[in-house]
Amino acid sequence: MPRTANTYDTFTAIAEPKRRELIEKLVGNELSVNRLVEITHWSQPMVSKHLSVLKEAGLVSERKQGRQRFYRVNAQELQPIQIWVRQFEKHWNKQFDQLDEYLAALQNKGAQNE
Amino acid sequence: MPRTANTYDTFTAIAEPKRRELIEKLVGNELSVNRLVEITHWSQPMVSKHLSVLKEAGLVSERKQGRQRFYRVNAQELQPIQIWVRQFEKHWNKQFDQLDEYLAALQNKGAQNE
DNA sequence: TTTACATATTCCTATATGGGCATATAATTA
DNA sequence: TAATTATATGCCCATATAGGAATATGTAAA
Repeated sequence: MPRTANTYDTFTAIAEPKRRELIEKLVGNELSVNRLVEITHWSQPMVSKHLSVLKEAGLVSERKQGRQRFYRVNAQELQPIQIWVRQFEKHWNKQFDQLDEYLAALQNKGAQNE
Repeated sequence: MPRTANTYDTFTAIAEPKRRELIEKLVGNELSVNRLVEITHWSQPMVSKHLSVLKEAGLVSERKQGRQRFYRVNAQELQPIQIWVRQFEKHWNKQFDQLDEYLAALQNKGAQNE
């Protein structure tokens, strides 16, 4: 984003759909770049670049083996997101509860009119 | 982000720190724009613009009252994030478990050397 | 020591977008 | 109606960045 910090934090890193896709492919599977190219049908530089952003954000790590590089997800780096969102959980529950009450009220009204 | 969809989805909306801040101020509190300006010490257009992005993403709603507009958070719109991140929970737990095992092993080794 | 392979990087372009400033719009009050 | 208040919007600029093509780097194989 312009006029903002120029390093990738977790939130910006996962804002890009392709990067979320990479994370989904990589979780539990250590994969080489070429394997990711096969799976995604994206160009190799595109895969490498997105991986590099994810690496900068600490979301993935690499392991070199011969001429290949295997990437894996550092899942625990997603926890800050979880933690941030969790503080709003009670509020969306509240909203659903209110919706429930509202629907129940509607139901009652309907029953009265029958 | 360039060369990408030009509508704001939830993930991009919360990628911006200022917008997360607005959400935090607004959760549970319906606030007017001017109140947010006071609280944040940002310019009024800046507040309005970020609110407009949040509104476009469905994360906030407004209520008009006289010449004021009161904004509130639609917390349930954050649930997709929660759901997306949750699928990785078991993996970060796994990593911590492995760390635990590793530390336990270290501990044992230390004990043996004493 | 060439050649082939795997991956990263550089250069380029188009575009999205955050921030500042000025102004428009709309509602209220004098 | 004129002035004031509350908010949104338009314009401009600087910059970040996704994507594409070409190329560099590094490693293994022939």
